Amino acid sequence: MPLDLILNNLEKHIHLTREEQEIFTAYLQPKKVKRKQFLLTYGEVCKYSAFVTSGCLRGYTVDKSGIEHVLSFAPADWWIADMYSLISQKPGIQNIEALEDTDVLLLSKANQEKLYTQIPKFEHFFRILTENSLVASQQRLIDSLSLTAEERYNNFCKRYPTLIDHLPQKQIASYIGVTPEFFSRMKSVIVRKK
Amino acid sequence: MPLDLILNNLEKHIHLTREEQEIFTAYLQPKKVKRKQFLLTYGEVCKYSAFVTSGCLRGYTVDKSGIEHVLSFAPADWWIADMYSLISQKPGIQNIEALEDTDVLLLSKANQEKLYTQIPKFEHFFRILTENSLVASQQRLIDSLSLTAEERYNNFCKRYPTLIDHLPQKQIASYIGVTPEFFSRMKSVIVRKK
DNA sequence: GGTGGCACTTGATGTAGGTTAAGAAATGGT
DNA sequence: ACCATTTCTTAACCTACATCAAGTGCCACC
Repeated sequence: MPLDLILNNLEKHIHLTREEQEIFTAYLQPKKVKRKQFLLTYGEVCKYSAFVTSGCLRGYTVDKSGIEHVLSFAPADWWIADMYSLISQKPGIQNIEALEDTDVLLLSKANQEKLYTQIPKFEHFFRILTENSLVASQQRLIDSLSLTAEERYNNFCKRYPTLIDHLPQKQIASYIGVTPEFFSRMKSVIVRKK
Repeated sequence: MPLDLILNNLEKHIHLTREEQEIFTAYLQPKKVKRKQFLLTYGEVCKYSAFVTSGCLRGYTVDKSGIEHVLSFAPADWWIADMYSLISQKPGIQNIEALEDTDVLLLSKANQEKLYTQIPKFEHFFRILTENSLVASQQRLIDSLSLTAEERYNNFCKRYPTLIDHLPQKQIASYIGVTPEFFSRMKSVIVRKK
């Protein structure tokens, strides 16, 4: 049951009564996104936080020379949204695309805000979730400023071991911030070292 | 009165009663940090969120080859902390140093957590503050992945016009992610263009 | 009112990673 | 099971930025 997954996800930080669980789940909206389809596209206003119950999404931006930069992967049990757009309700900068057939549970911004007032524990939950994202984002910035591509790749392997052999390597290249060509070269150098 | 500054800062997102203001301000601890002195150093556990009432701080990390990377500037009316360490209560990765004589108000992690339960509005406030930091951090990551040094410099000028002529330029170089030498050259090229 | 240190500049040279191109391998839709 | 498309590899050349080095201007403080 996909609802178990999201309820367990919440339990990592807050405890809900049976009733509160029911209020919460009533706010959720299941959705399927087929491989290569989009949950959100550039320029659109982001109206939902999405929780992935199966499959995998990627959030990315496209720069002015057309190069894609992967900002996050969201496999099962992860939350994803274009935070800039969700907060400001202005046109967003991210595309969120399914890397494989994916099931999500959508929580609309309006419902999320209702939860904050109805059940303050949710404000607590999302504060913690946001804090953790902030730390991860800062760490990634530090890494991109101070590590080589190879070191960033090693970090990626350590942090997301399940994703590694699961993802087309151009997506990993984009996440660590190099071209697919350079990534390929780098990998063959790493292999030769061993 | 420095308390007015912080109370106004809160008013941007939440409204407090007179009593709540008093509870809050009783939790604060004023501190002076002289130029070149540290509010926090690498390896130390971060126990406070700091709000700057006058002067300016910088938060930075030092990589393994000894290069400093400025993560944030905190002029008056800004909050600063090593979020990684504050959240995890593990030894931190940032140095927070005064660029000039600076006055801060410290809010301990323990007091901050008391506020969350005593006055839930504070959970709301810090959730929003964290969300905004997250968006800023993500944007900076996107910029570092997709813009040239010159474009990042232009963004910096637009976003922090007051800091520009106020800060030693090697600090700006470090923030935008280039060496002081390259920054100097870049600036002279920009001037020549006009 | 020197002088020691720091911030800034300028030049020569080095390098991590990008670009372009072309072929080989893998994959997925029908 | 096949073809079309996408993904991966390899190679030659290019560029943004780093490194090293030497020199200039500027306070600050004894």
